[in-house]
Amino acid sequence: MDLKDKSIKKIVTRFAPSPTGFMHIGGIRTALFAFLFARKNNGTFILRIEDTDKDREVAGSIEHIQESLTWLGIDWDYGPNKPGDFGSCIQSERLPSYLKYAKQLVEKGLAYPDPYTAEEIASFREKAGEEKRPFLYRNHRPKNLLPWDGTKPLRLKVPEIKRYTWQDAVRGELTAGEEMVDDIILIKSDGYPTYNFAHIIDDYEMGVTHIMRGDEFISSTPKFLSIYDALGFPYPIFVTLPPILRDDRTKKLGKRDGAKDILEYRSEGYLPEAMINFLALIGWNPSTDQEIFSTPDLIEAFEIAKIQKAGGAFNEEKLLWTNKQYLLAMSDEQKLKYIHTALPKEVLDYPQFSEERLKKLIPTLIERIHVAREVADGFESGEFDFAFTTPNYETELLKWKNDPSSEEALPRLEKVTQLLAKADFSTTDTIKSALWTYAEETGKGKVFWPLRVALSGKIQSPDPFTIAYIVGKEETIQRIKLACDKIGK
RNA sequence: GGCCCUAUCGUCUAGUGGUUAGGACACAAGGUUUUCAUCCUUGAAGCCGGAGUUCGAUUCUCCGUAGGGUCACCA
Repeated sequence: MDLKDKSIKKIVTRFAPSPTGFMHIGGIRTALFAFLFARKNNGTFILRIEDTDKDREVAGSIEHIQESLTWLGIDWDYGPNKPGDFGSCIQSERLPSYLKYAKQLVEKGLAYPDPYTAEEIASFREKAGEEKRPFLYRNHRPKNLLPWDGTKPLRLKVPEIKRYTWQDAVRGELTAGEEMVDDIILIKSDGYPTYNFAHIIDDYEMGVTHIMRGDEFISSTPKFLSIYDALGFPYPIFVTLPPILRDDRTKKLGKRDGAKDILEYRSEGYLPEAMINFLALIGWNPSTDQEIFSTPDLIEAFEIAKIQKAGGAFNEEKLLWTNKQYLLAMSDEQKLKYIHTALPKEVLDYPQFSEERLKKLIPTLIERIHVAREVADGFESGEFDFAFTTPNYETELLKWKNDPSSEEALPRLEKVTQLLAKADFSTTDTIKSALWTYAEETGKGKVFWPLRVALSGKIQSPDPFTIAYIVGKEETIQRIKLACDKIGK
């Protein structure tokens, strides 16, 4: 085999965010697919920063983007911290390249400065709007193209006005009418290139073979193609990803309506592997019944042919379920650390609390949660709003237990307090056995249900022995007394 | 408004010119459990509509409908 054969090209993909704030689900999913495809094919994955709009730039974004990807285990071969043979991965550091190609186009007569003022352009656009026609700059192209001195925006003179048809690896043959090609701006008056121009040059110089991006770019692809044509660059392979929709499917998930910073999921206790697993399955699936995929599994299974055409909704409940699967699969040490971090601070201060105690309860605690915030249920102390003291008692509690009113539970709670005062709190079992005889005589539900609610203040919580064991005897008895006082009122 | 894209349970999806249209989340019922959860069993739930092609369309074609995207010196 001839290694110089150009047809055996190394696969290169890139993720190219602009540093305008945090990363959200949509961007991450794009990055993930580009990453998976590169890794699957022993290719190269580039993280490129598209910072050509200095007005929209948000300080710290580049670090934030890198931190987000790193958290998720998406690593890059070249990035802002790691230039390649092609130079920097930050567009603002690549201006000479853009200028070089811009000048080439000027020399070829395929680019010219825009002589109009912003007001003039605005009036053209307004007029087109009134006539319900799409605005096309090329209808106003000046007759005599002036030389470019760099102070005016540089526009492409489209090489050919025609209907473009191209191949997309996901959507198949795509096409767009000639009103979609126009004399678009290549270099802005501030000297920075537009996205339209810069990304094409970068992709060319970086050897990018596959461009993965959202379907909002389909309509502008003819504009891109006309730039490739003007420059004489070959087309890369276009891979259009389906949009991620809001939960209610009414629109694309975006920052403006509900899309959170991906790092918020980290602080809420979602595990990176769960996040990746969940995101990979929006818009892609390998045609099997498998639901849980490690990142290596995903790399192994990933295929462009299995990418979905239609948009998919972001379903938080399935994310919770996925996270739980990963929680259950953690090692004992990881579980301990996870629970420990998630416990309310005050719990760590209870006199009887210790890591040893916590360790014994890990399986019980992990089993009932999906994500960190649920750990706290039942462990915070304080002025609980006891459901059984409220007028909603019947609707909220009666369906679970058969006390017709909270007052009826009062004597049992008082009895329990006496028993617990003498109880041995060294294990959950010793606590349980202190109450067992009484509970069997009286009815387990009649004793344990009010006890659990007294301790946790909640309808749902860990079992009473777990809570008692963690918070200790003193706090346990204090909580029950507080509950009794409230019922008595 | 022009142009473009998309369409299987509520949600993520599998699948086929002939299938009892499969799985998962969520939901419901039952069992285990002192609650919730976990676990096990079961259930309900879907091919957007209309033509055409065909012996036969959820699947192919066309037309609707609905949803989404795009028409920047933003990416």
